[in-house]
Amino acid sequence: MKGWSQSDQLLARYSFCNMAKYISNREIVKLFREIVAAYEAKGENRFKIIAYENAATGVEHATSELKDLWDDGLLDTVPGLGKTIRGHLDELFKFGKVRHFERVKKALPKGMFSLLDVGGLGPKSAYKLAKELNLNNLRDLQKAAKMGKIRNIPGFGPKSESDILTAIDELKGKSSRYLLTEAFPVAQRVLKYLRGHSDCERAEPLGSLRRMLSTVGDIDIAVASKKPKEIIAHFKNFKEIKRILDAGDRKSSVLLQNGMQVDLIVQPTKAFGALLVHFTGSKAHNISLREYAIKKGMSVSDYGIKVKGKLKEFVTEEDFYKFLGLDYIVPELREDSGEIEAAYRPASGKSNGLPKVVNHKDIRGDIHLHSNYPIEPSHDLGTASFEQIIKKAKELNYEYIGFSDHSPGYSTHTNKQIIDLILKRKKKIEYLKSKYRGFGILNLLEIDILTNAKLSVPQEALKLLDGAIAGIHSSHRQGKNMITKRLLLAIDSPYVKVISHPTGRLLNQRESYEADWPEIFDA
DNA sequence: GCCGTTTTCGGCCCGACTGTTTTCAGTCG
Ligand SMILES: Nc1nc2c(ncn2[C@H]2C[C@H](O)[C@@H](COP(=O)(O)OP(=O)(O)OP(=O)(O)O)O2)c(=O)[nH]1
Ligand SMILES: [Mg+2]
Ligand SMILES: [Mg+2]
Ligand SMILES: [Zn+2]
Repeated sequence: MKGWSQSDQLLARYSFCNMAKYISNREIVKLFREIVAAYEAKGENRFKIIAYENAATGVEHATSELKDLWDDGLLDTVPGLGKTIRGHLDELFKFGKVRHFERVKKALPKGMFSLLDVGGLGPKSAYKLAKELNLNNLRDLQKAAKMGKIRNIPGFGPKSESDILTAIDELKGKSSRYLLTEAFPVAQRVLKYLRGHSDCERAEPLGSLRRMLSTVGDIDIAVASKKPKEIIAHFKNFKEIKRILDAGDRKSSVLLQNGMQVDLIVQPTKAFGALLVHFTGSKAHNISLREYAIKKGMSVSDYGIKVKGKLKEFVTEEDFYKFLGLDYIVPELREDSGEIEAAYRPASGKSNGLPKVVNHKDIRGDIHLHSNYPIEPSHDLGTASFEQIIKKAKELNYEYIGFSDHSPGYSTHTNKQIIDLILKRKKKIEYLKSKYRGFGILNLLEIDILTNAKLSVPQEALKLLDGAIAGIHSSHRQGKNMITKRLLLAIDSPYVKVISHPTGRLLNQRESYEADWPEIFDA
């Protein structure tokens, strides 16, 4: 403990029970956002608040657990974490607590933080309500609203009181983020509806949906029209709407019956380019773009680009970026991860060069395919037959596919049964290989790396395959060492050619597990 | 509190919508 102050030592002893606990990025993001709220409530310097918000965003986007980065002395590779905040994290990982954060939060009613989940309630309102009415949680807030106590607080009235009650009710049916594949068909329905209006010239899905993030918080749509008010009025009549959150002359937000939020902005075609950029985001990309423009003496907004107070409008995104001296940036890259620097094109000469993104035509095959072949798998039998999959693959212009059904349930089959099933399946696949000569077909199988690190299929059966794909489908929470060991043992098998879903993440359901990736890649 | 290919100091995006506030703060995108 050399070099630690006495209070550090006391704190270390005090929080000893917390030390073994792994503090995840998710928890750190939550902590930073609480500091943001606390600082906002007490009127702290706004740029300091933004710094904490940026730190939270940086951690949210980090591809490694901060704890691991901290172990390796790499915290400074995460954007938004400067000297001060890294110091706080140091304390957090050593002692499980940050004294400065504790002090900041202690000065405020602790009930205020849970109120922030209510739509429309920000830090200022949450603070005021929690303090004036002694609220500890959402239930307290609901009770106070029902008793008509909120309308008497300065700054609130009958409308905001009933809005709070509605918003609390809506918390239940709401999930925080949706899978891209869940949101996509909903967006298509809204788009179809909007395009049905005669004044709608274009309707485009934007935001995280257009950037193709794996999960989206809401559905953002822009419409090009000369008559924004008419479009907004039409939008408000969409039959799937549960409640209109707000609606002005050019913008509206609604809540659908399924709990999803849809945000709409309308703007004439002649200025649609700037709106496309703005509403595609990301927020961080927009801010970076605007700061870059400021340095060039320009001001960017969703209306266009102002030069010396005069607004220049753009029909297309290409022209918008070009005017700023940038190459076109595809939506998938607009995450403020260096794309603006990469797109920068000096007056004469070439840009630094944006990375090329993978397009559909670049995908030559797929080797992770679960068919409906009756192999009696432990889980997730597919829905399409071998032949249906081949047909689809050919439609997609694939050159090859690999059938990788899950292996027969390990606990429900003997070794002999497993071998027989795989032999029978092999014969069927061999037949297909000869039938579809010239099209690559691989006889693969997705096997389980069992809890004890053994494989779910015996060697005699693995021999019959063109290769095995091994994945962890159970005991995801064993810890970094054991997970690493399981993966390394699987890789050791000469029959295992691929490790599937290597982080075990299930979007919106299960966090990734940690493993010693450098060691695994070495193997 | 963070950050840097004109800066290690002095900047930090910009605008819409709402309720209750007589002139705008809070929240959100
Ligand atoms: N300039 C600027 N643009 C913003 C801001 N907030 C949001 N936007 C823009 C960029 C966003 O991608 C777009 C849509 O906002 P959303 O809150 O729906 O974010 P986004 O769709 O990116 O992510 P999401 O999956 O919905 O959480 O609006 C902001 O504070 N400033
Ligand atoms: Mg969105
Ligand atoms: Mg949105
Ligand atoms: Zn799997």
